[in-house]
Amino acid sequence: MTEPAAATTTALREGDAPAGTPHGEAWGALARTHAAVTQRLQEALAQGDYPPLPWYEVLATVADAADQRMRMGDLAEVLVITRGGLTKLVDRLVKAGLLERTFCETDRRVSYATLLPAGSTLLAEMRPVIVGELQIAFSANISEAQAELLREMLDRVRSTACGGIA
Amino acid sequence: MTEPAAATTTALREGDAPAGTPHGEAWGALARTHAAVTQRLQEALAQGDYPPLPWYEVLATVADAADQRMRMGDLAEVLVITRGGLTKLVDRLVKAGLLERTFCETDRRVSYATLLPAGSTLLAEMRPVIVGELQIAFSANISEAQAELLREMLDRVRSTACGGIA
DNA sequence: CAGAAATGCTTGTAACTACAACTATTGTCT
DNA sequence: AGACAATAGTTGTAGTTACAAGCATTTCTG
Repeated sequence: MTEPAAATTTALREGDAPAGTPHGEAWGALARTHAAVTQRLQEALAQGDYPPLPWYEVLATVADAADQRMRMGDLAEVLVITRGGLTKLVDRLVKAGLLERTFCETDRRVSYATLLPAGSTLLAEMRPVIVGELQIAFSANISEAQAELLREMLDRVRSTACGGIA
Repeated sequence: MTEPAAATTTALREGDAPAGTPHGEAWGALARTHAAVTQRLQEALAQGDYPPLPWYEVLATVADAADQRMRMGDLAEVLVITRGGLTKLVDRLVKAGLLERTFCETDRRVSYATLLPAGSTLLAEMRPVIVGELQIAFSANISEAQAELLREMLDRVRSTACGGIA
């Protein structure tokens, strides 16, 4: 609708803002790199007959939490997925015997995802696979200092992106 | 996503030690930032009654290509999605009148996703929404020079992630 | 202390995605 | 040529995700 802005033949290379501005290019690189690394991690896990990446993320996050348990809502927020999605994801891990649901005494609305020994064991097996792939992807290309800088810049971007939330 | 990087000195017990390496943290930040920004972009599009983000990515990519058309395989590779997934994604855009399938004379296996005027028009409407959100997320936090550095680091990581099964 | 609003989580439904198997066309080797 | 392998895309099926509605519990207000 609106106006043509078409100039389909002339504006081939200039009207494409995301590909033109430095920030747009940075976002494109971020998206593609995320997809590529994720794909690689999933391949590595599948090759070792391990569960998919989201399982690892849940296990690793819960394992790092105090008492190795987390409220469902907090977990969903950290993983940046919806609560409904997390409910079903945790369902699968519970069914697999890796997590259990526990409940809060003082507030009976909240439920925790709590790590079970089997989950801890599996995590210990999966972590080297993930860490190894990340070593290949990152260490070969950027120094530790650069990695810190990278993390710092990304966290700043995220802080604003989450502006409406955090 | 790995860990929120809180406990800096956690004993390695039972093998379930948190991966507190700089590279691991960089990956965690990358994953969370990607998820957060993606979520924000999708919200912005939904609020304006625009199609979902993958549609935008297809349209923007094809619009940047020569003759505003791309081979299906190349498009899938750039977008880092499977070919089967792309077939169905393009199906939807074709059904919406935004793209059309065209074919190669010299190699009748290949088919192109070709931009239609309606797709170009819609892209012109969606782009400001995306660019605006990216401005908010990036410009407010990092300079253009930093954005270039960010992109450069990410591209290096991706080059390895895509390349060798080293 | 009701009754309304807010919070925390789960479920129903629909849409999207990946994986594997399949068709069709092209390239290669003898 | 003729057979075999490789490439390009599509389709069938199953699993996963998001969105919106729903239930249970807690908090706020008059």
